[in-house]
Amino acid sequence: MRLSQYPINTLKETPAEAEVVSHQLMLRAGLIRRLAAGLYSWLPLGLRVLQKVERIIREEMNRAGAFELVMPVVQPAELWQESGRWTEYGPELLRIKDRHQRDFVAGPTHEEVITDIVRRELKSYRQLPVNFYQIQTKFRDEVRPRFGVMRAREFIMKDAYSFHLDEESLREGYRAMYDAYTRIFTRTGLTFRAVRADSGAIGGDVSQEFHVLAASGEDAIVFSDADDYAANLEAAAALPPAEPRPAAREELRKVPTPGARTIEDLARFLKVDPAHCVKTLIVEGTDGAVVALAVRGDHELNAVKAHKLPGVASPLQLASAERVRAATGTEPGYVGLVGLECRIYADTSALALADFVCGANEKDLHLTGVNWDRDVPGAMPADLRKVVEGDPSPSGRGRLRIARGIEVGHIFQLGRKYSEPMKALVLDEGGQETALYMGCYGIGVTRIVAAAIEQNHDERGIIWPDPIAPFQVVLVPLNLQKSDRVRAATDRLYAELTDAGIEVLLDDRDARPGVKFADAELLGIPHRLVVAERGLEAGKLEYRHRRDTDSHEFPADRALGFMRSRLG
RNA sequence: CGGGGCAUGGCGCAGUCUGGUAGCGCAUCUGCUUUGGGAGCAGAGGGUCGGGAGUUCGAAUCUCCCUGCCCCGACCA
Repeated sequence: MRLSQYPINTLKETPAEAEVVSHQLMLRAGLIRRLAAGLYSWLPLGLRVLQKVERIIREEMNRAGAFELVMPVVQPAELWQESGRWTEYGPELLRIKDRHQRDFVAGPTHEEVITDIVRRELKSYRQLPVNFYQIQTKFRDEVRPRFGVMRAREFIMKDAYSFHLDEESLREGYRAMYDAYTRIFTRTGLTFRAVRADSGAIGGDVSQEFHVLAASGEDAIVFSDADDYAANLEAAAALPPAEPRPAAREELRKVPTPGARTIEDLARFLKVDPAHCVKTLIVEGTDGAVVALAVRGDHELNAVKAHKLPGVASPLQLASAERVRAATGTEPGYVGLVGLECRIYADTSALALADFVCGANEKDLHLTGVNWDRDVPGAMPADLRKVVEGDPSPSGRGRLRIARGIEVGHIFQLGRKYSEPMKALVLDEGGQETALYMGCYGIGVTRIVAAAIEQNHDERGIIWPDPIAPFQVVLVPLNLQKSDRVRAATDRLYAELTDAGIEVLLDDRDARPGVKFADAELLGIPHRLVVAERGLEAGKLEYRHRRDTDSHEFPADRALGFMRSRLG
């Protein structure tokens, strides 16, 4: 491809709207342009990257035995009413009406449609198991689209759905997708990690996420330093402390703590360790009452764990100040456990404390020397907190480390969540109708491109991993317009590499060297060849990888072999 | 949804407080010079200042309404 003919505009300055590196570089390198909030056009150079990612996904999905199909973006509301998600899904579901005032949705995902296809097409257990996938545009009306294509409203997703006669077959199909995903992300050249996840809104039992590791990632993931345990922070279990709770030694004492509303204030004021305080959070319960959740002062509540407890409203909702006052007699900041009438869940780490500090349920007062059972009877133990760096791994080996990741894939065993309400049935060996077991498997195709940049860039621009680079080689002739020798060598080289099937971007613009180098680096083409008078005198060309700091010369007449060795 | 901010040529910005009919840098086009790290000079094109209503002799600038976009928050107890 000749750059002089290629429709691309690089920007020297970063557009003000872009906050994260990947978004900034995608705009500057001319990969995408914004149309409206969370809506992006992919320009030719960006599309090349996207298509490379898609190709890897297709090859591996096909290899895993899945069948590609395409379903409509616009889906009738009836299907969503049937599955129950018309009301469950909430405002992220874009609802639209056609000219006859009939309700439709812009598909955020396709469980309903595929289940409808399957219940019509599959009649017999002999047709199972089967896996269908598509690579297609999705629409989710995000509360707050941001970070460019990382969290866009419209995006491209690979979604796959497998159907099985029984749970064992589902587990096998799930395992096959796990392996396919591992191959896909390995082939993209990105550093990633598969982690256990909470299955969230889509439902179901078992699920794992694939994260591209990047310091700027939106999600926290935890893993053991001694084995392969890895989980989303939300899903990571906190083990109860190993040592038994010490015996109570202090008397319960009420101490004045004027103005100390937060654990930080309290710890400073009383000169105690936050880890020796217990904070009491009042949340809404399911039966109109409130529920108290107690965690150690230095720990944070894990909302995903909390909302699963019996009697706690889901989604988790903190009680309003008025509700707190009605339940405890005091205002937020001084809530404590002693004398509370409501149900109390206590995190296992908090339960291991003796003689701790908590609110007194009176303004400007806290209690010291508080002890479970003696002062606070009936607290139910629970895992309520977010794990922290250094916690023992739930796998029993090693300590937990925390890293940041960008979720690019998610696989679920859904079971019969959709097949039962939507009556996706087949006849089993005994001739009996039975509901299908289902798995679903997503990859954020557009997000992978952004994640690749978050993980691979420097101050000059993008550094594409070879497998997804828009071009493999950028050919930079210097003084092309003036030097016949440079022109002849460039034309020869370009033809030779291109004929060999190498994707070459030739910067044949009449621009100064600095401009060409700067653009080549911004675009992030992994391999750069420079053709210049200086080297040609000695029969040499100059090679430099995007990650290198120095160039090195090699004989011009061995260019093809040299490049082949570099490209692997 | 709650809070804050912004909207002026393709991009980045000034001008708004204190009303007088729009400017700078980058990018684009033409010419000459230049050519190993985002060149120089000379010239050119491109904006009804987000939309509407109002105040005024006169509005990018003041007032009101609307829209779009960006950021923060939704884990103080």
